[in-house]
Amino acid sequence: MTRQDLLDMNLKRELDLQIAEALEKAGAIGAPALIKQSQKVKFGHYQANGVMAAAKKLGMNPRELAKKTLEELSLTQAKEIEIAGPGFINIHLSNDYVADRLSDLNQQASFVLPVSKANTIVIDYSAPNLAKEMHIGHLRSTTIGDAAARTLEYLGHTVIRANHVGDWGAQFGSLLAYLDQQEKSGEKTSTELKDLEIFYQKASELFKADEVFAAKARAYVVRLQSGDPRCLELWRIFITESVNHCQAVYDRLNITLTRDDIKAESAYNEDLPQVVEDLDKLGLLQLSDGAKCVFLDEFKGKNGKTLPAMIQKSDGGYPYMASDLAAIRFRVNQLKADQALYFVDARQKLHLSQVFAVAKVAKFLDESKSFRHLPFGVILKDDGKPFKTRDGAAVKLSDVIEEAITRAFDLVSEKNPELSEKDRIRVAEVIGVGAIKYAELSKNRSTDYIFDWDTMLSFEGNTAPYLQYAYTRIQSIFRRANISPLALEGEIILDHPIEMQLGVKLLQFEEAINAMIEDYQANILCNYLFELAGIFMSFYETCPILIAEEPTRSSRLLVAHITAGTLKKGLDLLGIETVEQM
RNA sequence: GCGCCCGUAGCUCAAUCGGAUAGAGCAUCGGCCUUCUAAGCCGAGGGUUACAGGUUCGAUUCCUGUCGGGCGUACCA
Repeated sequence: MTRQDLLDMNLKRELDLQIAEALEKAGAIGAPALIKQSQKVKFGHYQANGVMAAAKKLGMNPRELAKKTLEELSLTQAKEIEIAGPGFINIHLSNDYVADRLSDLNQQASFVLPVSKANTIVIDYSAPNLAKEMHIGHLRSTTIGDAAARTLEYLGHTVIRANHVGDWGAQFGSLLAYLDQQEKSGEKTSTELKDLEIFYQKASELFKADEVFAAKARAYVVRLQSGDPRCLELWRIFITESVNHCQAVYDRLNITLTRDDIKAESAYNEDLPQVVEDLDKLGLLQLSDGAKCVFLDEFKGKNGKTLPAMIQKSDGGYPYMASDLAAIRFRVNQLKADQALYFVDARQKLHLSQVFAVAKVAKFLDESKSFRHLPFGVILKDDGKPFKTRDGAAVKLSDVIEEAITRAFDLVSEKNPELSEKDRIRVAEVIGVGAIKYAELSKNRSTDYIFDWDTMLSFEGNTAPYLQYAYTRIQSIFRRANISPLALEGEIILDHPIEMQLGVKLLQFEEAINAMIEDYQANILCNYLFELAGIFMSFYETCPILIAEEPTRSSRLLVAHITAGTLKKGLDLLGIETVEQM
């Protein structure tokens, strides 16, 4: 393998290829090397776990196969390779090799190599309901989806952000019916969102409790859908007001969504009859209690009953199944999407699997497209009970942001009073917002989580401020020494065990990004950055930089510089900013 | 009823799709600021991975069952 070949891969891939080749020469045809980063220092930097399974298949002693494999292997990267336990191959990288790779990394324009073929990827995320203010529950989809968008773009894909906001349907029927009722009783109405929020709650209660009101609300949906001018006028006022509110939240949170990314549910209204007609032409529709449904065998339960996918209601209205199908067509045909990622609440799992299944049967989607639901858990209260979004107990997102920034401001004022007020305000925004987003991103996406002010707004331990702090410490070194990182010269030397550990970790950035992208688990990238920052903190304590002799001094400055760049880029992929001082 | 998800330290969470002695943070306890920012570092205690079986060299991970929790289950989205 040439040097360039190695540079085109990350450590894991290059080891994987070489060991798989050696395994093959040793007689295990087609056996995977199963390279993993070792969990413990004594097991080396990487380990190959594939020998045991391969030996089993061949009826060989695994340690014997490991030995034969090593005889076929010459790794220039390693200073030591050993066979351990039942047949693990442990690889200890050589300090010089890691130092060389690190120098190369420092010369590169990017921390990752662009993908060989760029895909067009639609990312469906955030999607708030415009009838309400954004609440804490929107944080998940919004932050995780945004991190995915940033990361895929960084890797070279074409990303299309799709904010499928809810601006249509029965909820607006309730709202309009309530408003109308109020107007008739002579109360004056307001279109401020804060008031709309209250309207919505009241309307929602009435809808559940009062059959007459519910019927009226449904009638308003029909009026709205049929283009009644008065209804449309009221509706437009709501939407404009609500979109402004959402955009303000996005801007505050450093979310890359803009108004241009909104493709609302109502935007598909005109396509809906066509969707129904096309499904009908394919003979997929059945009339069931007056509603037009698709029945697919894969949704048949043990009781033999098949779950319907309703495309058109008995009153002629369209449920969200219809607009979701229209959205798929739009994404495939107009946007030319190769993939679509839906960052949507786990409770929508059944719904989305029906949508995808119907789309496939109807050939809206073919096998070459990958449309995936990336579900996430719901928020619970500290007693483990679910946070209901319509009982008035939802925590407003804008309140959380406000609280985080206030707390961060108090803290930065206490820790670093010599900063100007202007700087402290800026720092507080970056830290406060970073803390909130990191609290979301650092948890496993798919499980439920408990909302707790103190945990979410914590600035200690495994939090964004810890990472931001590591970054400022590095910047502070360069400031103090009055050196530009670009002016750094000399070799990288990784003599100290911590320096070596840091060096290897830095080379694994791309591996962390790839692992994250596999299943869009941002917590994998968070963990990586936290470990990187942790190793850097140890390095900072044990390896003095500015008072070190040359060439150690320059080497350590270089390592610190690469660390800063990695932290900054990693946080950037998560949508979290950095500051120079804090 | 049926379907899906979950159960790991006191609390909040990890564990790189089956790997080695299950790791962090918070909280608790003990050290470290006349040296580059103490939002930090070093160390200690804390576990029958809900329970019972099974599969195999190896199980938190896969299978079966039990218990416990959550969500979904056609005219809300």
